[in-house]
Amino acid sequence: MTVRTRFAPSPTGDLHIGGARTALFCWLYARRNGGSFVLRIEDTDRERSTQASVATILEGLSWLGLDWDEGPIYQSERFDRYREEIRRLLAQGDAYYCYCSRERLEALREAQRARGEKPRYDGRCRSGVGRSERGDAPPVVRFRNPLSREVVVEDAIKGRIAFANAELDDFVIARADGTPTYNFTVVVDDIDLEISHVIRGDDHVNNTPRQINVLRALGGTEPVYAHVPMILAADGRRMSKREGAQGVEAFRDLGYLPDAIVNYLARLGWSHGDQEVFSRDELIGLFDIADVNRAAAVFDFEKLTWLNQHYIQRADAASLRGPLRRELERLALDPAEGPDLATVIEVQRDRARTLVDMAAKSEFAFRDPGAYDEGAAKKHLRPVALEPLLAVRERLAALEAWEAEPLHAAVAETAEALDLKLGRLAQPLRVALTGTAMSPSIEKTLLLAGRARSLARIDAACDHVRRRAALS
RNA sequence: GUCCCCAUCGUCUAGCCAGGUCCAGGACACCACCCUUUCAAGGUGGCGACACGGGUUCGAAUCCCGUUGGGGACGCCA
Repeated sequence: MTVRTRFAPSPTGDLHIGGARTALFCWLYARRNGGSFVLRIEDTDRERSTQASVATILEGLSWLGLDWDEGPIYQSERFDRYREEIRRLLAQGDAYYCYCSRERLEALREAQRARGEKPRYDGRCRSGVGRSERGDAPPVVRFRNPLSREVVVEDAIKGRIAFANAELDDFVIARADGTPTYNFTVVVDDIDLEISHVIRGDDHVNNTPRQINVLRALGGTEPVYAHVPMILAADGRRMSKREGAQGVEAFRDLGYLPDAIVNYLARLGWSHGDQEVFSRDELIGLFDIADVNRAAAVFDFEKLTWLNQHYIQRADAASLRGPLRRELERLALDPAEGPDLATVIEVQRDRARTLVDMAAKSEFAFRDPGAYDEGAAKKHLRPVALEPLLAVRERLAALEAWEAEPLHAAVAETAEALDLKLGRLAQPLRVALTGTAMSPSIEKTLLLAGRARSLARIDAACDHVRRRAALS
């Protein structure tokens, strides 16, 4: 069987992190089996679908590196096709016009809830009567769901799930304005696109028996269904906007790398023994939908961050350049006003957990620090630091090459000459250069700050110390 | 409320399908120590779970039933 999977988002928002995982699983399964990955945009709801959302979703998928083989196919461009199939079901007697008013349906549902029943359509128009109620208002079309027996779904992840048809009702497949609804278009499209594996979110499990019934009425072949569990927020509830990031572009803005997100998402609900880190090729080689967990998983930013750091440490410096430049610019820093970004990356990759973090920690290399960190200045820019600072400035100024080794030697020799422990010199120097007590090793800090800036900042720090001495 | 699903460390999970090798393994986080010019990175060690109750069995984290808890669905949204 040729494997054909599809990712079918509705363009009503961004590419949600849960949707991204579903897309990843669809993509991996198709790639693993030499099949095709189809992208379909479910925009039958003309009110809520937006072109901006489509763009965001496509960008998100591309950024993650999830390339699709076919599409995007827009459902909004297939209305004629759906109309054709609706007419067919009507002619076959598998669908019927319903003239019930919204008011009646609402009252019906309310009454059912009050009685402790599951709200569902009562089939009033099923036999073809009741037209008068709506007057001239156009009818909706409902699917004539079987009344007895059950529908069994052999889910590739969850196993066998049975639903009694008696629990299902006759749902609307075409709105009063003639546009088709989700539970119908999905089936027509999956048949037309010859989708072999329907991999989607857990929240669609209950739609599956309805869709299977429609599929049978349409004479289609049943695909394999695989329902991926939800991703929960830290509080155990569904991921929502309140939990912070939920769209993939938000993760990008937080400084996460696509590789880290893909790796994290894959491991969220899927595993391969004790392995935690997987390259894309490894994922493609090992992924199987049958190995996906049945239980929902809580999204853990800490672990994602750990993976992100892992990927930053190992990434090719060239590939980090663009993203880092973007983050520096977001801090209103001019990348041209500092060292080569490759140098920044090499120095900072072990200490940055995200690119945002890396940019923030490198600010001193592109811009003079503002005020000194109060605690750091108080502790290190004291009168006793003046002589060491002046001495090291002299040595640094005399250096021919502003490179890590001579820089380190200059600092070490100064400390030695003054009979100081290295820290006694390095810390005041660090505060002078960065305004804080935390930075890369002192020679790397000097390297990134550059000669002119370093010397000027040491001078400024000496002035600061003198002023402080004068005040006391 | 009704239907559907789920249940191993705080979190992600291995083990479960083919019961014994599991007084339950790995990872993140956390704690301690080591390294160290700061912060990191790295190294070593530690803390920490089979939801509960029955049953089947010589033996259950693993199979069955129930309870509890959690999630999802119940739209002329997708």
